[in-house]
This record gives sequence, C-alpha cells and structure tokens, in this order.
Amino acid sequence: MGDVFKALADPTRRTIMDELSQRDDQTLFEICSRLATRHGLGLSRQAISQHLEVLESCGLVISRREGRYKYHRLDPSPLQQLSERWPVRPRQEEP
Amino acid sequence: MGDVFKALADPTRRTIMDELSQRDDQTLFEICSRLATRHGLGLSRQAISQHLEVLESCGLVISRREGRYKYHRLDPSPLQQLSERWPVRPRQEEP
DNA sequence: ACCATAGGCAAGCAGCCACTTGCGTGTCAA
DNA sequence: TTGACACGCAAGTGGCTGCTTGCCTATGGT
Repeated sequence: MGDVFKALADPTRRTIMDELSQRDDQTLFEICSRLATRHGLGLSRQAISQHLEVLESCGLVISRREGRYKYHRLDPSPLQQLSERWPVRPRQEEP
Repeated sequence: MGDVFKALADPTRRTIMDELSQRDDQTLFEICSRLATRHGLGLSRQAISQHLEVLESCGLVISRREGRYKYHRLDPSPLQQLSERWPVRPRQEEP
C-alpha cells in the first residue's frame, strides 16, 4: 500500500490525475500521447507507466484489463482523509 | 512560494501539522519536545526548523515573532485547492 | 505462422531531500 | 556586562526517486 501524499507530490502525477479527471478509461498509450499534445510533457512510456503504478498502489487510480489493453480511471476518494485530518475551519474570529 | 503537495509528502511534516492542529501557538522548542514525548520522534532541532520552513513557505503554517520566541500555528486553507481540483464525486452509478 | 501492438521487468544514473553538525546572531535575565 | 536561551545559517552526507535504456511477454490481426 502506497502513500497518497507522496503520490501527490510529483507534478507529473498530478497532471496525469488532471487528464484522467476529464477523460476516464484511457490506456497507457492514450495517456502518453495526450500528455504530450495537450500538456506539453514529453516523457517516455515507462515513466508514465511507473507513475500510474504509484497512483494505483495508493488507490488514486483504478485499472481494468481488457485483452491487451489496460484502462485507467481516477478515484479521488482517498483524498477525503485529507480534509478530515485537517479540517478547513473558517478563519478564527478575533474580538 | 513552495509546493503544498510536496510539503505534505513528508510524514514528519504531517505529524507536525497534527500537533499544531490540536495546539496552536507553539514555539520551535515546544514542538520539538512534544514531538518527542507524544509522537516518539527524536529529531534534531534544526530538522524540525527546516520542516517548519517548508510548511511556512507554502502557507500551511503561519508564524509570529515575539521577542526571542517564534510562535507557529496551522493554516489548513491552502488544502482547499485540493478538493476543488479533484472533486470527490459519489461513486458512479451503473445501471 | 508471422509480425505489429500494448504493456511489463530490471538495471543504471543523476538530482533531490531529509537529517546532522558546527558555528553565528539576537534577546532576556542576573 | 555576562551568560543562558531561542533561533538562524551553511556545508556535508546518505538514501530515495524520477527517468531512461534495453529486453521480454502477451495479445490480436492478417
């Protein structure tokens, strides 16, 4: 089981999450090409693959195999622990 | 300006945030001793100081000087961008 | 059967990061 | 003023990590 916070630390992984956020069920190659064209990232396929591994190991991305394709989608639910751990109380009033 | 996500990546920093979360306005030495006694962390003063710097540079901790003391408090408001960026939609219903 | 496609495994490398150590600065009390 | 206390600055170091490179497996089309 991976660390959600460490997974969020990398800007590339956050961009991957953005990409999956607005289009679910993408394969590795799709993500690669869309990152290149739409976000200007020129990373190798393995780099993206390793990032997806990290995101999967902490539950932020769920994958499903179908033949030789592997589809990925975002699952933001692990992020809930965050707002529960440090609730954003409204600014403290001072008399 | 620091990176909120990178700041959250370190377990020690999260523990510091926990500590400040339940007791505001602590000095560096207070945080050191409370981390040691209550959380079992035996880190040097500078280590904690550097962590506080990181937390301050991204707005998660706000400090105020008073003579030779420097009081710290937690400000969770930078965490809001998180739930806005990847909203936790309720699990997708499938017919 | 053959080959292209989608993806996985593993080693190697460079840069970063958390932590320590040692010294310096400013503030308060006696 | 002298010394103790709270904190800051800077250099050095070991380990982690993001990325590449090269090779391998498996699935599907023709």
